[in-house]
Amino acid sequence: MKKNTTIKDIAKLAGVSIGTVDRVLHNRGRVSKKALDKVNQALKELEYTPNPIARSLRNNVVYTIHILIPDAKQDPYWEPCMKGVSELMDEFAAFDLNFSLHTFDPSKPKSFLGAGNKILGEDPDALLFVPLFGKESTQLQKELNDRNILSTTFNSPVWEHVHHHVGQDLFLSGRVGAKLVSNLIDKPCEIAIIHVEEAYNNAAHMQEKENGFRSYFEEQHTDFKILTLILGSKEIRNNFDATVKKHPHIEAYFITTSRTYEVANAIHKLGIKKPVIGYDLLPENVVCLHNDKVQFLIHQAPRQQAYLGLRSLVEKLLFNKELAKVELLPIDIINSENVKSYL
Amino acid sequence: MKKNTTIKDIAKLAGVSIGTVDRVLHNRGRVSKKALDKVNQALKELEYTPNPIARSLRNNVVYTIHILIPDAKQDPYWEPCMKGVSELMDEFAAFDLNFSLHTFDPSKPKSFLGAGNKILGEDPDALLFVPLFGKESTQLQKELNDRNILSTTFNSPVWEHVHHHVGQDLFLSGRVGAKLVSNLIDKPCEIAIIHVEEAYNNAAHMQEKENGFRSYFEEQHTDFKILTLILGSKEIRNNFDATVKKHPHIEAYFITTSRTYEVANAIHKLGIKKPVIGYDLLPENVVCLHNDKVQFLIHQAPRQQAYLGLRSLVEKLLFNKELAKVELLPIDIINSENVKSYL
DNA sequence: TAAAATTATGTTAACGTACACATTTTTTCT
DNA sequence: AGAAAAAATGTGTACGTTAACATAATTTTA
Repeated sequence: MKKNTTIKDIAKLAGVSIGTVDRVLHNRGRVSKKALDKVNQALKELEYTPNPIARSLRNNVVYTIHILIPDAKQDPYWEPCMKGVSELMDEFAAFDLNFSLHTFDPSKPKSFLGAGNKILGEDPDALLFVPLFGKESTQLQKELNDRNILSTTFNSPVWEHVHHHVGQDLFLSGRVGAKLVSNLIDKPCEIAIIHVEEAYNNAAHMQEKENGFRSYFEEQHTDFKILTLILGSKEIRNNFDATVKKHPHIEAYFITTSRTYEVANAIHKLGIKKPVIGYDLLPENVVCLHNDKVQFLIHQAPRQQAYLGLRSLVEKLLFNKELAKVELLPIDIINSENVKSYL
Repeated sequence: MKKNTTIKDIAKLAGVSIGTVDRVLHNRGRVSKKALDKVNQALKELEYTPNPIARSLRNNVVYTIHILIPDAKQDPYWEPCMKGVSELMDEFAAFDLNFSLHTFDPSKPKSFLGAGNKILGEDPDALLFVPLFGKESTQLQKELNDRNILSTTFNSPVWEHVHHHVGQDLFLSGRVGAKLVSNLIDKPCEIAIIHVEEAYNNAAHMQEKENGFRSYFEEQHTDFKILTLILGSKEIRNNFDATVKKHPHIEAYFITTSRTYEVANAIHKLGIKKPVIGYDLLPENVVCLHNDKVQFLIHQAPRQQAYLGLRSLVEKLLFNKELAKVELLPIDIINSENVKSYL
């Protein structure tokens, strides 16, 4: 029933003007010690919290927020990110926000750096980006930090200079995959981790997953043999029987990227029926789930990552909400049944 | 860079005063046809959207929001809901919102109805509640609708009179359980669905899950035998061997409630090692996950359900955000590894 | 046709915050 | 002491929306 206290209430209780209260609140000086004490006392007594709505109306500024993500045309994994971004834009359409969307070629670090520099040139208030390339991303992040530009990264692993990051624990993600595999096989046996090599290599990403995967089986103290294979897309499509011949005892496959369907289809074509576990809800992967060519997918929630990252930035700018350094999303396990509830 | 257009801009372009523009916007009459046309023209031309911040500052009202959920002391399942509720309260602490939390005894419909009536007597702006009891909930919901009180239900199944609901597709949830079971057994075999009978019986809940579960296996066209057992907590703890003796060929257990750990512990005590799949991340269940007494849990996300339900209400009141009739949350599959990322 | 009634339109104050500016009080210096 | 400088405090306005109120224009009525 009671309205929150305002700076007016504070002023009255402290016996000063709202101007003085305001100076205390933003400690911009020009306040006598006596007044300061009285105001602080009143502030404590009435448990004042500023009204974020009034504040943001007053501070009415047009913020410019840039978004830098890989081009979905070159890797459909990024499509949901676009969706997450536009979802957020719609949600905040009524605010004075200026969004500017940039994409880069995920196979070309230079493309990333070029877009990054262009954005810096436009004096942004905030930037959401995917730090796909270690060196270039560090460089960009440093510059952002130096120039005090708000930033959030997502999807790729966190590193030291990061200001705010939304993502998943990839090591744990690998362990989740391992546990799922262990549910589907008779132990001990031979298991393959397949890194699908792309035009670009998100090596840290894959490596973390592999480490997690291996750590799980090491803890089991049973005699598993875990192979790591690095294969190109073409190799998988046209020449997978060579791999199978070379390693005839593989009992399960763990694919560390969204290219899961390529492996699943390749082994299916060879008439092999072994568990396949992989990543991401690409339409091709979902089809494999329904065909039982893939038993489980691990969902990296790219839409949510982009949405939440952007949302954090917006709420920081508009309402001065605090940013946690790292926001870790849950690691979702998907099968043919619950997939529907995630789309 | 450009600020959103304001009602002032519209007024200038239309050659009228802001008062007239406002009257047009809220069509409260007293506007000549000529002025109306000019304003509508300007409105379209400048793509006006009202500034929600200014609006809610102006409309500055203290809203009273009530929350009615089962007492967590009597069923720990509801603990996360409390957490979700207080999380939201913190988040919106700076707004003029008055939250009022009520609990009821989940074994006593009268307790629900009593609390409901008390809330109605306090003339609330909105109510979030768990419609645990069909008849009583319908009655409450009708009254809310008649009196035009904003309301959201969560957790229990949706029914016709509902205004806004947050929950999961329980039929699908049963299917998810079935699929997980099918990954862990050699078919065909005998499977038990166990409904743990409580002081109260959320029958519709359990039945939906059972239906989903059975529908999956029916589609498989293989000879599964699916038993349905309704057992009391005490029966499970002290007398489970009788059940096992009666049904010696059960190869997997699907438990439809958060009491999963009771069954898991009971069969473990009897030295049986068969797959157990159940519901909810109660600490006892999580322990079972780590002990491998339970292979998978299905997460009903009570914290998120409460949080999202309440958030929808708050955003409707404060910012006039639209409410979808039903919000279905994803059905999360939990194993010993990813559980950490959900807590 | 002039007064009264009706309808259309404009003006202004408020929501709570923030800050520029004006005013008052205190301190410093000659 | 008295002027000047510095410090402290108060006042007013704007952010965009809303609605009560005031005023102006038009229509109705006697």
